Amino acid sequence: MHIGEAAQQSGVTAKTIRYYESVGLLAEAPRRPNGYRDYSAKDVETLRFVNRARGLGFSVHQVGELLELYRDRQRASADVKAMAQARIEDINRKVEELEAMRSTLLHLASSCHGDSRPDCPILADLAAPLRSGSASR
Amino acid sequence: MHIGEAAQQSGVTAKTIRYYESVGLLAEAPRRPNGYRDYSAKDVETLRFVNRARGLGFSVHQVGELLELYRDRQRASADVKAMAQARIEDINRKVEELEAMRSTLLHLASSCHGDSRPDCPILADLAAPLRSGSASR
DNA sequence: TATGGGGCTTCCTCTTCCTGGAAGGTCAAG
DNA sequence: CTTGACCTTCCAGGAAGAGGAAGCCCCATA
Repeated sequence: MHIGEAAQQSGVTAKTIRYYESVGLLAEAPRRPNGYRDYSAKDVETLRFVNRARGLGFSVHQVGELLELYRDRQRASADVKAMAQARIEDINRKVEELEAMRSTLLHLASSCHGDSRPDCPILADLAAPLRSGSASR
Repeated sequence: MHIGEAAQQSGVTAKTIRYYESVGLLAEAPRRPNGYRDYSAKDVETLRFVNRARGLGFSVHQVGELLELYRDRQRASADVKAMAQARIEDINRKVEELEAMRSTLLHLASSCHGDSRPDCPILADLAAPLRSGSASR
């Protein structure tokens, strides 16, 4: 099938499929006599795999590793599980970071009356010189 | 003072200070006769402001807006509060997204025995054709 | 047969936010 | 005089594509 159909069936845009190929995540697709890339149902399956893994936040590089494990009939499931768990830890760290930001922002926003007066503790805090209890991270 | 000292006092690297200047976030610094940039205590204060705002996750562009508000003695505090709240909503969306990923990953990881056997539901799920209840997002 | 509309190809630029490095000027100390 | 530490500019890269231009290819229709 053409790249457009593979895109539609996998949920990965044609543009992105070419990009994945260009960076080596996907093998070069075989070409029809007219130069068009030709995809099989198996390729669509791979694309879907990639799309799901990306959706879970794995980097393109990590997806490459997952694909390798996927194709390796001898792999140990522990390897895959380790990747999933590492990803979970990443997420945990990111969530914590975001929650720290949010908590600071909530605190600042609540202390700002938010009307037409120029007086604003949010700006005052951002501008404050080094000081404990401020909004730095 | 030289850029290095400004960097040290503000927590923004010299490299990054030059970058901020190059993209217009900061005004061009005045130069000494030898061509070196010259910074004042006021500039350091601005750099610290920028650094804190970036630490709260505001984009460079948004920090520019915050700086404008900061310098505008006539600003309405409501404008600043609105930016803080918009940022909070951004964070909320991101956290939700991350938590959805995490929940899927936790589910997958727990269903994988994680030993030396090749059998792995994580890969199986990623590879699965279109199906409800899978790990797509 | 000419034409039109998609779809395909490659290549280049833009985005965000820096970081690293190369080549070269400056300054203070030993 | 020579280090070595700073400073300068400029260029490249990285993550993960999106957007768009220029140019084929294929099919259908008037």
